[in-house]
Amino acid sequence: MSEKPTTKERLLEAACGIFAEKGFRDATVAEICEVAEANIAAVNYHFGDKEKLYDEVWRCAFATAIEAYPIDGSLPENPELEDYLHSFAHALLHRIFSEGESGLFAKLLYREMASPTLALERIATEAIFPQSEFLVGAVRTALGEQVGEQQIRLCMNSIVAQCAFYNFSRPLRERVLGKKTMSEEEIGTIARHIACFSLGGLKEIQKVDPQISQMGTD
Amino acid sequence: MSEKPTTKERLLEAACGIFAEKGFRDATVAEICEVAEANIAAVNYHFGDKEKLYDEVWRCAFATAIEAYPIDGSLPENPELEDYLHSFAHALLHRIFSEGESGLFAKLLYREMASPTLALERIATEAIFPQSEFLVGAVRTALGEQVGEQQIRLCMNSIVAQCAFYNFSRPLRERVLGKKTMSEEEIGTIARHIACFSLGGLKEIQKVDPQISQMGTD
DNA sequence: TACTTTATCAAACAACCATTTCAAATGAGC
DNA sequence: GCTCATTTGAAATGGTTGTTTGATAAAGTA
Repeated sequence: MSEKPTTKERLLEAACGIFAEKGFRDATVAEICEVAEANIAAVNYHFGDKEKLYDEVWRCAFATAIEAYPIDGSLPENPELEDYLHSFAHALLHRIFSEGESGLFAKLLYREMASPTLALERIATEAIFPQSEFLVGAVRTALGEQVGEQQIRLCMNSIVAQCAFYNFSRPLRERVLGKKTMSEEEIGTIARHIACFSLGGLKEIQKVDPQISQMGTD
Repeated sequence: MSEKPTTKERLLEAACGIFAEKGFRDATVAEICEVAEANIAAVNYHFGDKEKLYDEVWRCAFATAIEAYPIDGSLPENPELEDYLHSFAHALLHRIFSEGESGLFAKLLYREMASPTLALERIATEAIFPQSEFLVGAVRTALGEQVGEQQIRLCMNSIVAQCAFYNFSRPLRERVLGKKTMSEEEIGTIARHIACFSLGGLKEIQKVDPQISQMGTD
C-alpha cells in the first residue's frame, strides 16, 4: 500500500497548502513545484496554467470542508432555534480554526476576499450562499410572519458575521496578539457564545421590529 | 486660491486612491506616478520607496476617517447602552461605505488583512484596538460584575464583527450581488439593526452567563 | 523492432516592476 | 549673472515570475 503519489497528485497537494498560505497572487508555481518535487514545467503540463490549478485546489478544499464539518453536523433530535444557531456556528468555526485539510477552504476564502480572482463568483454561488440558506428557514420561523425579508437578511448577516469575523481577523490574532491555534474547548466556548448572543439578538429584533420598520420612513 | 498642488501632494493623493483600490502588492509605482502626472522616479525621490509612501498613505487615511466619523459622533446627552452601540456601528459603517476620502481607511484595512505588510501591527495597536475600548466600558457596565472578562471580549467580538462584516464582504456585495453603493438611509437601517441585535445579544448573555461559565468546565 | 504517446527536465523567453543612475531643468540667494 | 541645492526626466538595471521550447527517456502498441 501507499504507492508514491503521482506528480499531478503531489502538485495538487502542494498547491493546496501554498495557495492557502499565500493566496493566488503571492504563491509562485516555482515554489509549488519545488514542494511537490516536480519540475518547473509540471504545472503547465498537468493543469494548463496556474489559474486552472487554482480552480482545482478550490474544488478540493470545498469538498473537504463540507464533508469534515457539515453545517447540520451537531443538530440534536428535535432542534430548536438555538440548536440551529449553534450547529451553524460550530461548523463554520471549526472550518476556520482547523489546521488540517479541512481548514483550507476558509483560508482560501480569506485570501480571495481581499484580492478576488475570477474564481470568486463561482465559489460564492456554489459554496457560500447555499450554506446560509440552512439558517434562513429557522430564522424566518422564529421571527414570525410580521417580520420583513429585509430584517431576516440583516439578522443573517449578523449571525454569519460573528463567525466570519474569526476568519478575517486572522492576522490580528496571529501576528499582533500572537495566538496561533484554538483548542477544541475554546472553539466550543465561542460557538456557544455566538448561538446565545444571536438568540438574544433575534428575540430583540422580533420585539421591536415594527418600530424599526417605521423608523425607515422618517 | 487653489495653486497647483506640488508633485509630492499629487503623489500622495494618487497613492491613496490606488493603494485603497488594489492593495500594496498590486499597486504599482508606475501607475501612481502616471495618475499623479509625475515621473516614474518621483516616488523614490519624495518618499524613499514604495513602502514609505504606503506608510504615509495610512497615516493620512486614518486621520481622515476618525475625523469624519468619530466613534462617539452620534451620542445623545445621557447615553444608554443602545446609544453607545448605535454610535459605534454608525461610525464604523459610515467609514466602510464612504466613497470619498473618509472611506480610504476601511479599504486599506480590508486589503491589509489578507496580505499583511509590516504596517499592520502599528495600525492595529494605534488605530483598531483603541477604537473598541470605547465600547468595552459601556458593555462591562451593562453586563454587571458577575460576567467575566472573557465574556466581555466575546461580546465585543460579536459587535465589532457585525460592522466589520460589511467591510470584508465587499467583493461579494460588489462583484457577485452587483451592489456598489449604499444610501444614507440604508446605512442608518443597518446601524439601527446592529444596535438592536447587539442589545438583545448582551441581554441574553447576561441572563445565561452563569450557565456558560459552568459549561466551560465539563 | 518501429512508432506513438506520455512524462520529465533544464534552459530560455517575455513580461512586469521597483529601483537606480545621471543628465537636464528650475529657482532661490548672493 | 553665477552658484548650488532642489526637482524632474528618460533610460537602464536587476530581479522575479508565468510560460514555452526542445531534448530526452520511459511506457505502451502494432
